[in-house]
Amino acid sequence: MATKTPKIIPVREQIADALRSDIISGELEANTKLNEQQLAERFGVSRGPIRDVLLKLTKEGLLVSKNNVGSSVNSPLSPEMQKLSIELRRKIEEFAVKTCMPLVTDKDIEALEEIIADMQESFDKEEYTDLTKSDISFHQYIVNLAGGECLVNIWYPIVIRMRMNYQRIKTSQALVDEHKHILEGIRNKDVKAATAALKKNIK
Amino acid sequence: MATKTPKIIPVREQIADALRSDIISGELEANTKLNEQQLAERFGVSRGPIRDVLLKLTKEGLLVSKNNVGSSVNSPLSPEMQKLSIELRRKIEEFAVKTCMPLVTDKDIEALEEIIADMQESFDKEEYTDLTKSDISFHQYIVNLAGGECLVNIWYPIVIRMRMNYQRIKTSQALVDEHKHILEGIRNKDVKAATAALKKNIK
DNA sequence: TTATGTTTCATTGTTAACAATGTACAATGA
DNA sequence: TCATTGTACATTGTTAACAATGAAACATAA
Repeated sequence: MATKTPKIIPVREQIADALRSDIISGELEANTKLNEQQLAERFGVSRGPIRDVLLKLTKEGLLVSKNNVGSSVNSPLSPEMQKLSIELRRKIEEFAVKTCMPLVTDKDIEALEEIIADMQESFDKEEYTDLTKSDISFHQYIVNLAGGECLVNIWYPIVIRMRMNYQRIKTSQALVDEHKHILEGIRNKDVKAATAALKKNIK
Repeated sequence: MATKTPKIIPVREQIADALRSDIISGELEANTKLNEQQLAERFGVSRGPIRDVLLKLTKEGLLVSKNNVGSSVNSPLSPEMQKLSIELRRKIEEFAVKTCMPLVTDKDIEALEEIIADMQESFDKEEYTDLTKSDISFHQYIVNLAGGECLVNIWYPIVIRMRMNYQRIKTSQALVDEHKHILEGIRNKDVKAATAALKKNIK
């Protein structure tokens, strides 16, 4: 197989991704009401799939839904909640790094390297929403490796919600480097180093 | 108002509750495939609302869904994941107890007392699924008080998933008493006592 | 026998029409 | 003037029909 097979992404996931980007980027401000009909027209589908996506994002904490009223963009976390989230995230990801160590294959290393390459590219191009996406992907890859869908399910709502607060924080090259360090730790099967790098990154 | 106004519960929540009960009680075993059409007939609605519920329970981690294939009951957590979940739950609920202390009103105390009364009743009647529900309600009430929907969103998938493992564990009067102790700590605004009781209860 | 292709059917995904609900605003009466 | 009731509209909730997909059974050829 010479050509790289493109990944097939279901329609509903693409829509969810687009909306997540809009929210994380700050394009959709807190309390913005989302109209099902309008979204359906925007993405060229009917209201059915849109409702599915809204339900999903609500469960992730990005949206708030009221019965018979609709969904709107959630507010950023309070400072206390943000602090708690950081602690929870660290606990989960430290577990993940520790657990995935014996499972990591060369293919995984490669995949992580590629994500970091994307991250670097997004940073260079100053596309910060994409950078955030790569950031999340990197961590998700590790979490998924360690605990599968099941752990991702717990982890994701914490992370995605935290990201709402980072909208306008300037990102630096240090952020990309931090991930390189984490990967280095994993590559060398050095739990201590990886965990240390992780701690630095999650804040 | 002399008569107590009954709480209105949306159809979809009732269906979700019923399915959650079926799963937690063990009536629906792991890997059981859920058929949308059958569920629709069972609850007397169309497939639309059923799909919503399945999506919700999937996000909660009770179900696993595959594209174009359907949803089935998830497996219990691995021992390592269970251990991690306990730690996460403790972190969240300790935060919740600490945070809610200055917010607790007499009405809240009353509500918690009623939940414990339900719990005791369920225990006496040996209705262990209802007991589990009351158990979750008690903790959820506190978590919600401290962090609102937003914290519940993070907390719930962890707890509900843990519960899948407790299916056949015999519950004792001690379980009910543990909750009474937590409430006592809250009533006395004694964070230390409440936290200690909480630690005992979450395991 | 095994691997590959085809057919059939059950099931999920999607759509568009319809029902129910909430919101905003005007009409009514004190 | 203000509170209350009624009405119209926009929006969400639900349904049933249709389209697309995947799984299993069967047939075919190496």
